[in-house]
Amino acid sequence: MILSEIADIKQTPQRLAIIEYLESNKVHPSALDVYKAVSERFPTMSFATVYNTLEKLKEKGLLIELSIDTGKKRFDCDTRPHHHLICVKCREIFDVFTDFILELPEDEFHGFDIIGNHVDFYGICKKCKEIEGSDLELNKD
Amino acid sequence: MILSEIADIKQTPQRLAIIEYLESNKVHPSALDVYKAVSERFPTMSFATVYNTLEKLKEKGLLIELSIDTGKKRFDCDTRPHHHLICVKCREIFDVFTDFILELPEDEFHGFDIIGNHVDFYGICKKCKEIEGSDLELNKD
DNA sequence: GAAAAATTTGAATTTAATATAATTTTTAAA
DNA sequence: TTTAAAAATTATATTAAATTCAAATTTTTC
Ligand SMILES: [Mn+2]
Ligand SMILES: [Mn+2]
Ligand SMILES: [Zn+2]
Ligand SMILES: [Zn+2]
Repeated sequence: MILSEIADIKQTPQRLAIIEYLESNKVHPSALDVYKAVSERFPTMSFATVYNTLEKLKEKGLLIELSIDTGKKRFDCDTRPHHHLICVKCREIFDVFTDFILELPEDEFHGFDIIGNHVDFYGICKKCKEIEGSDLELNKD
Repeated sequence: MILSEIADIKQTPQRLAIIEYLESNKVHPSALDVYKAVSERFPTMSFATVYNTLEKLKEKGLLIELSIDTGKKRFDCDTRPHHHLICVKCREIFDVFTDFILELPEDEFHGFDIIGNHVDFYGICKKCKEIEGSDLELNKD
């Protein structure tokens, strides 16, 4: 997100803090994650401001709402077209920038006008593999 | 879902009604959709039973929980590997059985053990296109 | 047929998201 | 600079989906 893109949004300290947090991490945070992180440096921050800001950024096309998690929305401030790699254990989300050719055959169109696609890869992340490994060690006896 | 697969689940009337509803439609219903449909024929049905049953079927691998919609879970009783085509207007979900080769290059693995993938195609369905069309007609004057 | 186990039910609780209204801050006009 | 209007923030209230709970009911086992 570059400043020129948010030129038409009023740049309040709260909003800048939220944007800065979104920019500075790649974890695809939930609204609660954003609130927690930002309210540390900004104790008066309200949850409503987080939602308002996320909504405004979404409207402007500067933020993407992910439906990867059931139960809560997660946000991605990288608006370039890309896919995701999701850990089925801890739900960490990594970016995948490989471009795949996904031609849907005519007979699968169901009468739709197709406008895009998104691939979710599923797996177990490095951290969770290590935890699993040490669990096995512990359970051996 | 075939009976032999639910042999180890106690087949109560409520559960059979829920399973029958899931089988008989392809709309990828939400828990509320299931509750509404089944409680018509089964007025004493409790919401908790719907959730309990969906959870049990999920555990047995007979039902897949979709995170396609932010805000609520949707369920798919077709457990064959397949992808989805989603209308961005009305959120109707259609099945896509084309098999895509999605080889993730080594440098995008992020240390993961990859176990699968899923493609969401986005578009506008026939119904919504028609509604849009008639909206345009109305707005012409 | 009685005891144990499993399921259903309605109500209560939790969590995420949204809406509201009063206050504060920012912007723009006079 | 003062003042009025507009916009944003805040705390609180409300809503919606999901989950938990304990009592009542049904099913299974002995
Ligand atoms: Mn991303
Ligand atoms: Mn499906
Ligand atoms: Zn993980
Ligand atoms: Zn549609």
